[in-house]
Amino acid sequence: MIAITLPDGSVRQYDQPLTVLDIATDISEGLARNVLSAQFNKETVEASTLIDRDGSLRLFTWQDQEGKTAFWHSSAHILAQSILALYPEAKLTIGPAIENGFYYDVDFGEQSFSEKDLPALEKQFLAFAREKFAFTMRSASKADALAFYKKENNPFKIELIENLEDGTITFCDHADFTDLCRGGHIPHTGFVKAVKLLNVAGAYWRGDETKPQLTRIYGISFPKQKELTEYLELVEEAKKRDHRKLGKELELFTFSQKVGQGLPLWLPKGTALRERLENFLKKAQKKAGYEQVISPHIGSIELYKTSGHYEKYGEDSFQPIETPAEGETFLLKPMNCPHHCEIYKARPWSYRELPKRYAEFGTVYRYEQSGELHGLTRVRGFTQDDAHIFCTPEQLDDEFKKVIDLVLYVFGSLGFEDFTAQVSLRDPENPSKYIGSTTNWELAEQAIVNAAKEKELNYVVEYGEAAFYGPKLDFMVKDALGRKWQLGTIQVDYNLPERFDLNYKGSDNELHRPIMIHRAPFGSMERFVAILLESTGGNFPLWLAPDQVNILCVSEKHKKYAEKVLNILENNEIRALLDNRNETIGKKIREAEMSKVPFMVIVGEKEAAEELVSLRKHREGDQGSMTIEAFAALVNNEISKSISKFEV
RNA sequence: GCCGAUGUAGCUCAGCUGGCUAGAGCAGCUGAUUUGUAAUCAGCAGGUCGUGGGUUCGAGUCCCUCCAUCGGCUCCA
Repeated sequence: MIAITLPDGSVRQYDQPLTVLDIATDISEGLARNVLSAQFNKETVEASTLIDRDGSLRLFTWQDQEGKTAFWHSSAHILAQSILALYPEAKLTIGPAIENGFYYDVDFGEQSFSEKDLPALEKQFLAFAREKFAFTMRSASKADALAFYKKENNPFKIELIENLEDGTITFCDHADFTDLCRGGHIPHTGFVKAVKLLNVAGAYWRGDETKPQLTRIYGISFPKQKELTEYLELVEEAKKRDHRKLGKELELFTFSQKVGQGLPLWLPKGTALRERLENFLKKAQKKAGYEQVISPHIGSIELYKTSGHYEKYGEDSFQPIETPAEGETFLLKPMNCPHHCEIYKARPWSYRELPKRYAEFGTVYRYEQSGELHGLTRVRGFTQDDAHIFCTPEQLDDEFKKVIDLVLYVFGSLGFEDFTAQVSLRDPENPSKYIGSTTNWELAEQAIVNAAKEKELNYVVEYGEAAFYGPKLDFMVKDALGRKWQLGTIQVDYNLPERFDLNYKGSDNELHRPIMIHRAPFGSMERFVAILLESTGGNFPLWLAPDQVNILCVSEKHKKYAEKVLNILENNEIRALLDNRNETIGKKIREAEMSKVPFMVIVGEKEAAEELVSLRKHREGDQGSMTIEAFAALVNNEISKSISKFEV
């Protein structure tokens, strides 16, 4: 007797071993038709896997992430099969399922593969899929596996197998195609009804820049053509929220080849927006006990030698600036921390005076490889909403938690709900990448994890994501196309206080080393504005909107009254525009709608006679008429509703 | 930096396999119109086709260099 427990707790008894698919059929025919993969006792199994003992079983369909993973993983097999059919000389490497779709990394040798070649590959893919080839797993000895790929002359697979243990090696076959594979497939290729091979990209073997570069083919597949069409439409929609496109349309920022790549130019509207964000944060920081400081854009090379940044980045960065006569050497400021250390050092401190919290909207310059630049999210010159807190060990936990509160306040005020907190720790395999003592690293990591737990953050731990001088708590947000970006960051640092020989006098009359917290709730103004643009689609919260009201005159006859309205709104500190051009009201409305201004106020004959305004809301249409004062009150009321006060 | 793609007017895009003075819409300017909830009409002006070189009788179109941008990889203090 075999007892199978299902997720709802029910138990089914069978008197002989049977496959996952048999069990699904026993539950319902419909489920059996849709089951893609399964988990038996927490292990991934296939629909064809024979179950011969008691255990708990979960069945996955397209509705489950696990089902999608099996679907896309299997699609990668079909892609590999298609590649070999069309390019017999190609060497396959790895091809996993990803968050949206799958890819396969291939070595095409001397041959170059480009996007033009995708349609033919897609056609072959669908032809194979339609054949309903069953996926079957089989074990192989290490020797047999190696022999197979030696015959295929595939060094990549050989390298993979050499790192596997004999007895754990499995292959997956479908049709006459075979691939080294851990498992997790759909029953047969026929489930894949639609596929789109999206793009080709270069990718290094094993993610290592020093190893050969392979061709990566990305694709996505679906059980129904309609789902593919919908997915592609969704992607098209998302592209409309691209901050580079919106930034141009809304006249927020621009780039110039002459100024240089990765060096954004902020236009007046963008500058005003950014200043609004800065003032918002300054206000909250003042309340939280921060003091503003200012430091120069260059610093002596000695400053960065002391901090360790020169040793780490000097060679691969913007090169030093030399003075002509005296032979002095300066570096463009790549971060503000060393300057703030020197500010702290300007006088001695008592423990009674700590923590000191120095804040600066500090513009920094970093050499980023040309291929990494990306709109406002990855640039070579940017402004951090930086601050450094110098505190005693006893104050660390509390200060760290206060910073988390500030970051959450900032995110909350701007409507970012969809973020992940990420605890970024050292890469255990690569200790030489980091500086500072193990003890201090452990203390710092502990402080971060404690604070994250205590603040009940829903966090993930990522190894190898720490800064070279300390661990971080990063706040990650996705852009319109689902790419992850780090916005806010909080870092605990025992290292710089050591290097700069910072101290304070303790209650015991001895000198002690303070601990430093680096933090930036926005991260950088550039990246934050970019992500804000993508998440709002350019429809900013009212308090941030470049223009809050656009006054539209029905005709030039009503100009005088419109000016009066403008004046009253301005007296109420509302950012208003007046459109008194010689154009039809329809055109003015259309343009105002496209410019995403939250409120439109229409003034004509009727309004002028009765001292009223007609309100139209962006994307919502006509809202009827009211007095100017009532409208001003309405706007100010909405503003105060949309921005909460920071409570310390 | 690496792999692949793209670059035509301020913006969005036509321009087939190389063939007369490179087109359109929007924006701009001029004029008419004075308008009621998503585009009033007419006219004008605007481009050394990213850059430099080459092939050719002839290059926006083909080849090479460089620059910039886009999708990835690597990197991200």
